[in-house]
Amino acid sequence: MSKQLAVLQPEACCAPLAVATVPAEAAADLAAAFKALGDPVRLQLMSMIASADGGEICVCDLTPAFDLTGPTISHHLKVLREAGLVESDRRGTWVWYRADRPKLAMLSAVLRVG
Amino acid sequence: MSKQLAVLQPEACCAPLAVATVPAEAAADLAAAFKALGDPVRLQLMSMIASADGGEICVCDLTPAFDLTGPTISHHLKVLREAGLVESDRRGTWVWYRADRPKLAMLSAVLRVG
DNA sequence: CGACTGCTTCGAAATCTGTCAACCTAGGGG
DNA sequence: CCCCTAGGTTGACAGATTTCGAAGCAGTCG
Repeated sequence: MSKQLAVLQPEACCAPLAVATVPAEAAADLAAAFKALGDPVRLQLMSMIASADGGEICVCDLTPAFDLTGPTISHHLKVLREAGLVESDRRGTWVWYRADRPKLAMLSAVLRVG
Repeated sequence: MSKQLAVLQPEACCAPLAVATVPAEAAADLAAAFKALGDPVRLQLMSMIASADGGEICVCDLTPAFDLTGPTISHHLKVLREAGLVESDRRGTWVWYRADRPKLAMLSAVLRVG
């Protein structure tokens, strides 16, 4: 849990954008992740999850932070889940979300410049 | 030009996603940038521009790399331009594009994790 | 068991996106 | 001066997205 140096990339990736052209197959995957972050609500959800105390946060703490209905938040969380950016986990009554750190690191690396 | 540590952010930004929750106003701006990258064609265009030799590339070198018509490429370039990710510059017959490195660096910083 | 709460899934309406064909503008050459 | 090429703009349309209300499933508590 403490050692996270070895970046296990589930998909093709990783030469920084500014160094080499992204191959078409990798582009599709990466674009899907960026697309998931391309909505203000999802970006905020992502940051709330990633910066949560203990690395996890309950949906019940996410929903009231927005002027949106439960189903809508649930939909956005699903998009993040399907993009591989977060993982969820039902624990009793509540569902907890946590960020996929390696995936975020990978995206950050792709955008890194000189 | 060599020292790029001080990130000059044109817009509000920059505490990494995983450190603090992104405020709503910043989220809108950042999400717009990620959204622009959230299309495979634009991501490839972006990487071709950012990794171009000499930091610049001619549209005439971009268009033939895709199975898309000129207007479509032009549209995608416009999206990147309006997101502040690239700048363009007509030079005689041809139009040249170059990446906004600080903006890319900012996005990378936002996604950076521990 | 039965009802209540939390979250997800389903179905539907309004809006946004990606793409092309057609047209327009800027610059270079006969 | 007229035309030709490189790109960008406009208009149109199929398909995707955002959002909601209603319904469904999973756990908890009386």
